[in-house]
Amino acid sequence: MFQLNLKTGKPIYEQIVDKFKELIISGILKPDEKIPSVRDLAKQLTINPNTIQKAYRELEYQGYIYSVQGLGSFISRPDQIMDLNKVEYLKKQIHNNICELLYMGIKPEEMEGHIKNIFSAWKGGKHND
Amino acid sequence: MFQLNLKTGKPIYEQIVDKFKELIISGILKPDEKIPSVRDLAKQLTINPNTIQKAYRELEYQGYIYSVQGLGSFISRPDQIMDLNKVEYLKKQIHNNICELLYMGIKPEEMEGHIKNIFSAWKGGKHND
Amino acid sequence: MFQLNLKTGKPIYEQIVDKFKELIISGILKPDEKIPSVRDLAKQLTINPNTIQKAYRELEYQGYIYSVQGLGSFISRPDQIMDLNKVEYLKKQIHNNICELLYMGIKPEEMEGHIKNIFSAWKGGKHND
Amino acid sequence: MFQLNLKTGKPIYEQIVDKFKELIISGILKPDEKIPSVRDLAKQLTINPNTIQKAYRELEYQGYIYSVQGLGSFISRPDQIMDLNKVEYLKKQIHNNICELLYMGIKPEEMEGHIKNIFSAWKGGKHND
DNA sequence: GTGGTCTAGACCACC
DNA sequence: GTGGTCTAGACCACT
Repeated sequence: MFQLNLKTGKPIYEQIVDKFKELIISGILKPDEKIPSVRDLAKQLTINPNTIQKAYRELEYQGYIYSVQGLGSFISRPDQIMDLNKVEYLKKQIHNNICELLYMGIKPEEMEGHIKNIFSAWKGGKHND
Repeated sequence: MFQLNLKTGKPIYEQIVDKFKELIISGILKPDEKIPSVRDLAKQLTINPNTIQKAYRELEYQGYIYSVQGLGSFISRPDQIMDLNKVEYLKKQIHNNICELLYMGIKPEEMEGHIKNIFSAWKGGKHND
Repeated sequence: MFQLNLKTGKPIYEQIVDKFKELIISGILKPDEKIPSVRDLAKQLTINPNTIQKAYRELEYQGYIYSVQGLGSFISRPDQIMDLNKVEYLKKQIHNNICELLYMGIKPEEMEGHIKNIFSAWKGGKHND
Repeated sequence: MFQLNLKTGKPIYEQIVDKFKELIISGILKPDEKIPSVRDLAKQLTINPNTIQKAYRELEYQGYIYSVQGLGSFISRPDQIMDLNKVEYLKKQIHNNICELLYMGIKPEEMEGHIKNIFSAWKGGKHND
C-alpha cells in the first residue's frame, strides 16, 4: 500500500497517519470505504499490529476514520473532520510557511503562481466525482 | 523576551527556535543584530542553559544565526538561509495544508482571500525598512 | 423503527438497548405493549439477529422488557425496573456530570435553569396519559 | 493513591482516567500540581507502565492534564477542558439519567432535593480556595 | 475475523 | 529522571 521510512526519526505511526490523510484528502480513499484491518496492514508493512492500531486510533481522534468492533475501519465523511481550532491552526501554518519563503527571498510572483497551481489542481481533481 | 508554553507537549527548545524564526522573519530581529547569550536567556526564561544551547545550535544549523567565539550569536542575512530542500519542503507543506482545508469544506474563495491578505501584509511590512 | 450509527464506536447492541430505553422512558412504548420479534427487527435494521438477541437479553436483564415463550417480548411496568443499586448508580452519575460542568466553569444558575426545564418537561409529558 | 477493580470488565486505563477526573473535579488535585510519573504509578498499582501511559494520554486528549517530556505530567487549568460538544453531551446525560429515575418512580420532590444537595455541596467545597 | 486492552521489556528524546 | 515509541505475543468483546 505504501512506503515507510524508518530512518527519519519520525514515528512510524505518524507516517502512517500522514499517509492515510494524504490518500483521503487527495480523494483516492472515499468516504465509507473500508481500509485494511489492523493485522493485515501490520503483516504487509512487517511492523507490529500495536503500531498500526495506534495510527488508526489517532486517525479516529482526528475524525478521518471510524472503527467498528468486529467489522473493520472505514473512511469518514469530510464534514466529520471540520473543527474550528484545526482550521485556525492550518491557516496559521500556511501564513508562517509563506512568510518564511518570502523572507528567504522567493519572489512573491513565483509564490503566487505556485499557489494558483494548487487551486487549479484541486478544482480539476478527483473530488468532483 | 517571549513566552513559553509548557502545556503544548512541544519541546521547549523547539518553541525557542520557532519564536526566534518568527522574530527574524517578521523583521523584528535584523541581520547582524546580537541575540542574548545562552546564560542570559536561560536566566530570563528560568530554564536550563542546555535547552537554550540546543535551540541556538538548531538555529545555526538551519542558517538563521551564526556564532562567533568569544563574541556571541548574531542574526544571519536572509540569503544564508536559502536552501533548495527547504524551499521544496515548505512548498509541499503549503500544498498539503491548503488541500486539507479545501477537503474539509472551506470555500476556495475564502481561502484565496486569506492568502491575498498574507501577501499584502508582507508587502506592507517591516522588511522594507 | 430507528436509526443506528456505526461511526460512534459504541457497540450496536448497546445502541439498540439505549434506544429502547429512551422510547420506554419517554412513554412512547407503553407497559405490556409488544415489541418486534428478533428476526423482524434484524431484517428491518439489516443487521445480524444475534445482535438483536443480545440487546433484548440485556433489556430483560435490566428489567425493561419481559419475554414469553412462543408469544414474543413485551414492555415491563415501571416498578419492575426499580433497583436500589441502579438508583444509586444513576444518582452518582448525575452528581458527577453536574460537578464536571460546574468545574468547567458553567454558571450554577444556568445549570439550575437547565434542570428545572427537565422537570417541567417531564411533568407536562406523555407519562400522565 | 487509589483502588483498582479488575473484575468489573471496565478497562483499567479508564478506571484510572475516571479516578483522576474525580480528584481534579473535586479540587483535591489543583492546577499545575504534578502527578506521579508513569513508572511510579505503575509500580504503585503493580500494573504495566503502558497502561498508565494510555490513561495519561487520554487525560491529556480530554484536556485534564498536560505532559512535558523530561519533566512530568501536570494538572491543567479548568478553562482548558471546556468544549462545547462536551457540555452538550453532559447536559444530555443529565437529562437522560433524571428521566430514567423519574420513570422508575422516584418522586420528583426527592430528586429535586438530591440535586439541591449537589449544588450546595459544590458551593461549600474546596474549589473556593 | 475484527478492533480493543494489557503485559513485559527495550530504546530514544528531552530536561 | 521524565514522557514517548515500538515490539512480541496474549486475551477479550463484537459481528
